[in-house]
Amino acid sequence: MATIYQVSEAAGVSLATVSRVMNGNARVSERTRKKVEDAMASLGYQPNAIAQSLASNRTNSVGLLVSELHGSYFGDLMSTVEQVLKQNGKHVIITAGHVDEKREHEAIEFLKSRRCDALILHAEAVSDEYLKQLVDGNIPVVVINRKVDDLNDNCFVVDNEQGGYLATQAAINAGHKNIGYISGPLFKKDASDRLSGHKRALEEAGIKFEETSMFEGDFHESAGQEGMLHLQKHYPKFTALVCANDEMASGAMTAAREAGFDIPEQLSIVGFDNVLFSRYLYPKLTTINNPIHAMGEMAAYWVLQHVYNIKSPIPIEHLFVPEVINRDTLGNL
Amino acid sequence: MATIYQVSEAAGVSLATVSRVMNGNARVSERTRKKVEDAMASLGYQPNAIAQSLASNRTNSVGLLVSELHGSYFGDLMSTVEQVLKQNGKHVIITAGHVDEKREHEAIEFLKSRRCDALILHAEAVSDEYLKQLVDGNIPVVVINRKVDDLNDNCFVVDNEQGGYLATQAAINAGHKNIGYISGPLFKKDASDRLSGHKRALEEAGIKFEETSMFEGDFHESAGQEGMLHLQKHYPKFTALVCANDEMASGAMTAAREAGFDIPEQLSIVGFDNVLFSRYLYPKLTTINNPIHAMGEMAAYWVLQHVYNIKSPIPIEHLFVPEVINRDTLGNL
DNA sequence: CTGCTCAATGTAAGCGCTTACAAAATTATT
DNA sequence: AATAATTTTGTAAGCGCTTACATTGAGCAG
Repeated sequence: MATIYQVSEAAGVSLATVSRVMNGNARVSERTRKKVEDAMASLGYQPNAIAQSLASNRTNSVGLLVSELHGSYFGDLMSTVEQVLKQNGKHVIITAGHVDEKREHEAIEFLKSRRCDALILHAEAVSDEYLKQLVDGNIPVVVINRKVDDLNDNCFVVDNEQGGYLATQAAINAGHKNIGYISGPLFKKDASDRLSGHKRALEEAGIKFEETSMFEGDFHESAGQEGMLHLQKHYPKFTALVCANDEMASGAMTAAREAGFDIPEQLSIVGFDNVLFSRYLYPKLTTINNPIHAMGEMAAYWVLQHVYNIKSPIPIEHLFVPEVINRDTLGNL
Repeated sequence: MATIYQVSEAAGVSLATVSRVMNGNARVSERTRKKVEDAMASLGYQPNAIAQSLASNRTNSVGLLVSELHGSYFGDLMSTVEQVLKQNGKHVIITAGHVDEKREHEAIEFLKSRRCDALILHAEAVSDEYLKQLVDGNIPVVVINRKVDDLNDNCFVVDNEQGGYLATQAAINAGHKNIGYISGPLFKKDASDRLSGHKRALEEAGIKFEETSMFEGDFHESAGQEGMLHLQKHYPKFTALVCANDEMASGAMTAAREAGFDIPEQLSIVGFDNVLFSRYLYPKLTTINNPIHAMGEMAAYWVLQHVYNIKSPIPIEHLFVPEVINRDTLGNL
């Protein structure tokens, strides 16, 4: 594999000159530029990014931590971030934390050890404390979908409380009074925020929240099925079901169908996230849009602006507002 | 950020000794190891992977090229590959080629420039010629889901022809004689192979293949809808529909429902790939299993064995057999 | 006590680049 | 034509590690 040295020899110039034409940041006469480019081409020269990084202390790559590499939600996030950064000549190094403190920690340390120029984190398991330390460290960090006190400028979040509110309000507006709720794991901030919103909507409508109307799931599909079973048993009067994410809504739909409910005639369902497959479900899922796309984009632009001095084409905002996506699973009572 | 030099100073030993305890590949006395480890801990030392790579010519990272970062199929692939490699202390650098020759090429060059120790490619757009060159180059390469002549030892593929055969055979076995087919873009080998299998099954059953029974789509959901419309118009007698992937099957199901067909009573549908969401669809999709998980795993093990001399726990195989996943969209006629 | 062996450690030369600074070549000014 | 100003190119010192080779020192046989 050809090195810069061989190129310089072939072109009859010094290393520095070759480096200059590669980086295009210093003046080089047309004639020598041509010579160097020819030499590069004929040698099939490909700069060694590792060596470049070591020497320049710049890797041109941004670390991205997601919880999982699969699933619509993260697919969307990864795609978006990659697209924006790649357009600007930056690269993304993706790692998964699997919602496990140790593994998230390791993944972040890995990204740091690779000397990423910045980190975009969808971190669910590490502590706020750790994130604060990170931000105070020497590498720019932004956090997606998690609000950390004192770190507002580095966080990009959707208003989950408002989202939960909107979901339940939509059901109430459709005439429902007995509304079941399948929550995410409540130790997660987003899950508990969504639940708070649900309660606020109930309260505002003068409906009392009953403990039996709620089931705490884990955001996975199977929890939707379990939640459905739980509600049938402990809160049989429900006519609408709000789920804290679309996966659980899908599970609940399956279980509901198996239990003989017509959706939405006999049971209305509202999801949360608006992941891609929510529109493939039958009936198409009414849900709350979680602007993960917009957040990923924003995070990427933040990095471009703060780290690479590339001005963001859109103003940087940190709080995103959810909205109801009306489809076919919410019926009027 | 502490360097190895500072650690060596703090521990009162030489650089080389610190390096040795880091890598654990040479003998170091217990006493000095302890001193060094203490120094590392107190300095919060974190080795610079970039410098390590440059010096050792080993990055401990494997490049993975996928077509897209979203979608169940690639999510599954990325997850699997990452899991196997991470278990063995290796890292994955993921890039997307977007099924575009130029972008795939660039993505691969990026991985090479990062000096990945090996490449796992789901490359759809670059030429066979280019792949051959790559394999002949100085970096180990494996190709997933694409068979390149003379590169059998580096390819991991599912028998697409057989899969197409099985899908159509399943429909025939259920009594169908007029079977529509929505194909993938035929310039792609997997799409044309699946179609060949379809034709073989028809022939074997003595059914003549009619041009109007087929629609060439692009593997996206919308093509399923278009295909459905096309068939209703040009091949209205069809009672079963075989789709070259699950996305198109999903689109076809939506369109069929809108057109008033009951599935599977009035129209049977068979998909291909068995992606995660195929079981969330309603009715649950009967499909052909595309063992992408197994292929990703195998590719990762191949790399471990050939590049890192870590013995694969399972024998390396290159051809994977598809199988029918019976669910609810194929009905007997 | 001498000389030898072998384990433990140190020395120093890179890995392939970038970049401050110095030197040379070119152009402008008088 | 001589000098100054400016552009172009070269020199060499790192970036933070690994590793071949050299050195040191301890343990032991004679």
